Amino acid sequence: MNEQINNQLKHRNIKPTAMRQLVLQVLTEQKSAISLPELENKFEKADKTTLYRTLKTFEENKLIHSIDDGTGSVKYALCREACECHPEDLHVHFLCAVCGQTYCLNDIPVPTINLPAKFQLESVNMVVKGVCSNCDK
Amino acid sequence: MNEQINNQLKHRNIKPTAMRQLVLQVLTEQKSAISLPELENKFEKADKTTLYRTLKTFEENKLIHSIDDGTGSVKYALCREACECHPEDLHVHFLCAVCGQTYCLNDIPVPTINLPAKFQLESVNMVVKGVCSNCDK
DNA sequence: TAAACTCTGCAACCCGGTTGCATCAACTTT
DNA sequence: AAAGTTGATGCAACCGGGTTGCAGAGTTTA
Ligand SMILES: [Mn+2]
Ligand SMILES: [Mn+2]
Ligand SMILES: [Zn+2]
Ligand SMILES: [Zn+2]
Repeated sequence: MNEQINNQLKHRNIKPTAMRQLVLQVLTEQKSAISLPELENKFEKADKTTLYRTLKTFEENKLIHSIDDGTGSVKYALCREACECHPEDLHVHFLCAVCGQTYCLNDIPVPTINLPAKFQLESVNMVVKGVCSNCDK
Repeated sequence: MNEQINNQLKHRNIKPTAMRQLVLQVLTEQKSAISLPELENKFEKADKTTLYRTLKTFEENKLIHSIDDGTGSVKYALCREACECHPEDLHVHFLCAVCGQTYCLNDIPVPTINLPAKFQLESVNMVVKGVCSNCDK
């Protein structure tokens, strides 16, 4: 049993069930964000609902964050260790129009916006669409 | 028959059918973006498919643009007259977490992003979520 | 051990979006 | 004017991601 995985769960106050360990393992191996249907396909035999609720739990506890890239299915990616999903933690995401992969651009924070008067900001979703470096060659 | 409406359609090379005139009329009256299900409710008796295809036609011809604000239904709003939906025409959108309305912040262009090497930009979707000035009072 | 709570799996459902197809209206050609 | 062509409309059915209700299995607590 991977101790690292359990520590991550513990760090976010998530009980380390077998299912959750497996899901976190898959998420850790991803280079790009993954959707619920894609996650389903990673397992021989796993129930959609359980995976769904596992992702919800992970998200609520800020182990992962969700990304709506406009493709019709929400994708998920690991948060950084210190992430609290506050506005200052937010980064830009990139959707490749060729391969369909969605990447966290962790090094690119979401730019600050000057909203009109009396508009309060809670969060920002910024998705850049284009061609990724893999597909550009 | 509103001449203004017909001119707008003509300007975008869209044949001015009765249905299209009505839909454009509704879109013109909106202060915030509207979804297909919402548009359906604006009519006593109208077919979802026709409205769907009308919106698609409008979007293809850049009379309107679509906004995925993450609420699960895509919303639509009129483009400005000179808009060609190029990256330089893009603006920020605002989703109010209280009333659910989505507004075009036409005066706030989407900030420029410095992408990693070999990433090509095509378009950007930037949605700010928070509380709008109506709900803030 | 018994009770309380949590997690899991199955089925069914919801809803926005989309497609296929037949019909209808407008416009062209003869 | 009649026939042919094109595009718009309306209806039904479907698709897929997401979500809920509920029962049973597993785990924790007293
Ligand atoms: Mn991310
Ligand atoms: Mn807009
Ligand atoms: Zn790519
Ligand atoms: Zn509001």
